[in-house]
Amino acid sequence: MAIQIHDTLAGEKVELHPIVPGKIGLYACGPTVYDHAHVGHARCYVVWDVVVRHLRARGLEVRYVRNFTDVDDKIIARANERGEEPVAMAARFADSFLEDMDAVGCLRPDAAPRVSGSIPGIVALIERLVTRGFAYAPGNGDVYYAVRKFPAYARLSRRNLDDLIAGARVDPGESKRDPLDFALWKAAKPGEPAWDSPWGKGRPGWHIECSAMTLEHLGAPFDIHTGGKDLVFPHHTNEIAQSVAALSEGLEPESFARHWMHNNFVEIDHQKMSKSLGNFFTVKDLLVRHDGEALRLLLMGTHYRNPISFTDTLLADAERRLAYLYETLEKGDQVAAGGAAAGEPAPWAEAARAALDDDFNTAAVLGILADAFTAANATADRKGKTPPPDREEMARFGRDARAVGAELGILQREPAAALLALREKAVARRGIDPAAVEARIAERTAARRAKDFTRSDTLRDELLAMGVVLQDGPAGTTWKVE
RNA sequence: GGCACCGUCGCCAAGUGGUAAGGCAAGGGUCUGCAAAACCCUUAUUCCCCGGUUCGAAUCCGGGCGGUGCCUCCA
Repeated sequence: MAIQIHDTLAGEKVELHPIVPGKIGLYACGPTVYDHAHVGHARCYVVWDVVVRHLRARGLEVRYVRNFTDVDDKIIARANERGEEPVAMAARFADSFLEDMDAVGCLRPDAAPRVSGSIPGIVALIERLVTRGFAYAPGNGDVYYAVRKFPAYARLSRRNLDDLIAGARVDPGESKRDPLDFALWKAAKPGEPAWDSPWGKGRPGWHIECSAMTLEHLGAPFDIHTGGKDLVFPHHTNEIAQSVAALSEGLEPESFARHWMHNNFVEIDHQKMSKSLGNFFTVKDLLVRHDGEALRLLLMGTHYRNPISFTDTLLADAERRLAYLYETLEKGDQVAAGGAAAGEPAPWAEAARAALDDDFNTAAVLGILADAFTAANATADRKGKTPPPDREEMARFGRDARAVGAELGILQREPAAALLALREKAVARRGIDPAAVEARIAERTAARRAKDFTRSDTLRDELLAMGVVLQDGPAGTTWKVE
């Protein structure tokens, strides 16, 4: 096994060596749930899902933890606007998030801790940081982390402290000793969720929750910590500072998370898609008109460390491409006719796995898949000819395609069901009445039997004008929406 | 301003030293009553520009130009 991952901490691709042989602990920074998930969230969790799936396929026992940040300034602000209780509102958006991630084919994590359920661990961690001299409580109910006590502070983000000072912010009411310091615990303000602590009622600052939840659910050190690249600074930088200061005498960042992986953004008009810019599509809105698996396919078309420009064209392409993949699978199944798939995986399937070994190069895998599917179609086209297609070869293709698909989280549905689902979305999108389509097809079939090709072509043109494309085959006429 | 990243065919995109995958689009063909789908063939002597290193560079180095991200809201 030689799996390579791009490690932000090392600044280069490194070989993945599990800390405990055969096992991987992976923590994905989860969403702050104050709104529905958008396409950018879908991208990053699809990426981590492929990581988990592939590592498991390689025989590693992966423990996958993904948190929900459900206590946070933005959540409180949004809940107050809506007159809702913050933690309850966050719980609703967390449910919504899970629905959306299911729809784009993501496996549920093994543990999904929430800040609101992790307060004792957070308080204990802060106490330890205070005891060890890395944190201080100025007496106003806040607790801050003293950044300058941690020499390796900016290693992950490759900056120097003096550059950071320019951007450092001190909010009114804060009592930081140094502008770089950040809050571990915030004194309660009226109307905010609050918990008891040695420093009075309050709530965790942003960053400390992830340290507490990783330590509780994975322990330290663990193998891989992931997140969007916008989290490198300050979130992950601070997480390392907190966790390492609490844990390690040597103060080495590796004593917390061994490796850090960061995904690039989904962009709209060459700008990062984000809630704050307001240029986002929610996954929910998209799924009304489009297939979740198609969205997943789109997201895997670019390597995770490169940006993706999200466009309607790209989504339409992905939808057509997904239909092609399932049509091929369906044809392959028909040709294989229940034949058994024996023997080793085909070379292309091994090549696909090797591409995933190389920092999860999903775009390369899709290229490999394209060749295999073209070849499968060519073989299937020999149906009824001499020599006929090799049934066993087609059975192997079906098996390998589904196995590689399983690592990507695609192609796991019954082809006929998937194609019908895709058509239903398209029908809804274009306001087509399937019954009317079927009626015209019946009329056209009658015309064709009567050799009235003028009539049959007129009917076909009318359907085409509605976006319905007909395919005449030996078993009758089928249709799809272009 | 500081620190990163990116610039490959009309569009999307893989490729980090060994002589440019793949998809879409386009053109030609096979099949078909005609189509559609599928398949076959064609389409970048060249990788933003200029230098350098090397037997050899899209890949490494230096300098431009263009774009993006982060610099305490962010996946």
